[in-house]
Amino acid sequence: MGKIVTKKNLTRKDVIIEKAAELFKEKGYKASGMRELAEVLGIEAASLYNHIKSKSELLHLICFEVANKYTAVIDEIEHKDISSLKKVEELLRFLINGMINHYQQVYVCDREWKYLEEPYLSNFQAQRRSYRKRIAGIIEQGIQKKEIKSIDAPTAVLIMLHAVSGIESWHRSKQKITAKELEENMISILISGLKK
Amino acid sequence: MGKIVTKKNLTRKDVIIEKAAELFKEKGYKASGMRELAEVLGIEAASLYNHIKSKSELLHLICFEVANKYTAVIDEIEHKDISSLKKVEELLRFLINGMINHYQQVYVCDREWKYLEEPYLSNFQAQRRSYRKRIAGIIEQGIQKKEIKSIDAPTAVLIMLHAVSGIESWHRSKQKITAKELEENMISILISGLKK
DNA sequence: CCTACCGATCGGTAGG
DNA sequence: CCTACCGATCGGTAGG
Repeated sequence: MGKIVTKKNLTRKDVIIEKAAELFKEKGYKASGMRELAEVLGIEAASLYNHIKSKSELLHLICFEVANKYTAVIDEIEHKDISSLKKVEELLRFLINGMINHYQQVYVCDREWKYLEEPYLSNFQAQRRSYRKRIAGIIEQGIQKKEIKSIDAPTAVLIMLHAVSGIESWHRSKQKITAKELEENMISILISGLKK
Repeated sequence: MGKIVTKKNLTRKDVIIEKAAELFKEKGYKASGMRELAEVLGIEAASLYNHIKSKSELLHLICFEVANKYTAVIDEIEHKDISSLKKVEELLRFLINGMINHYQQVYVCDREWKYLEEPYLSNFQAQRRSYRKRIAGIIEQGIQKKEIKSIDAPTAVLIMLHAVSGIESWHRSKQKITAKELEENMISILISGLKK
């Protein structure tokens, strides 16, 4: 996942973005102050502006890193030579692991994108809409091929995507099952919910 | 659903709370201004304080009306003489219809509760934790009675609750299936995901 | 990366 | 329910 995953070669700006994602996730974008972010980094608020243009730039950097990665993955999965149900399963596994490993960024992207400024807001919404339509398309193919039961595809997409974002509760829980167990449980429930 | 459902006999305060829920849902609690809320109501910001104590009071009135209703429903369902799977289905149908019909309040309760002030915040979190545990309890009973397949109950709860909150996307969508179709589709996917 | 500071906006109060 | 106004805090800039 590029910059998200590697811990080396992080520029100062990368570290700021990372800490911003943690802060935005915890308190929400609007409730997060630049002075607070600066404090986490051990500098004065004014110093942040030597690395970034604005608070809002931080938000769009976070949102688009996630959105672009997710678009790339759906590109890849669409062209695989496997059944539609398998495609849905692969996508789900990617989404689940994305939420497990990079939940701050993904959570911010999911919940705080509405504070994006134009033209980023419109771009983001368009990308999101297209992303959901492509997933619905895979499900519809699965229905035609009788791999998936006859359901409303957009509703299935809504369930899948929101269920995955619920992994945030897993992170917060005291007695955690392992990440692998979480993945398998979610796949078991969601995939058998779609099967014929 | 008490005050939420009836359109008559609304006090001025009830109207303020209703409009606050719409505003908080649309823009988020922190990004919603009291001047903005006043404008929707056609009054000056200062006049709001003749009916309410603070912005934060609005939030906790919204959150606890939902939370109390939901606790009452789980009370009721727990004591019914039906199978565990049927209990889960009834609960799901209630949650789905709650989100369809009162989505502003439910959405605010779901997403903005973290801005509650003490002692409301702690109370709310405790109520929420207990609520989830009770649902997990029903699922575990279902597993023991072999009505539900062997899965991690808290994970199933997480999927159900978050899937339901995704109904917000349905509200926003252009070409909506009917509310009844949405309900049946969600039940079909989620309940067959739990069955043996 | 810091000190010093700005204009705007916030929730809320006094007093009528 | 209004006018007038408050202290606090916000994102961000100037200048070094």
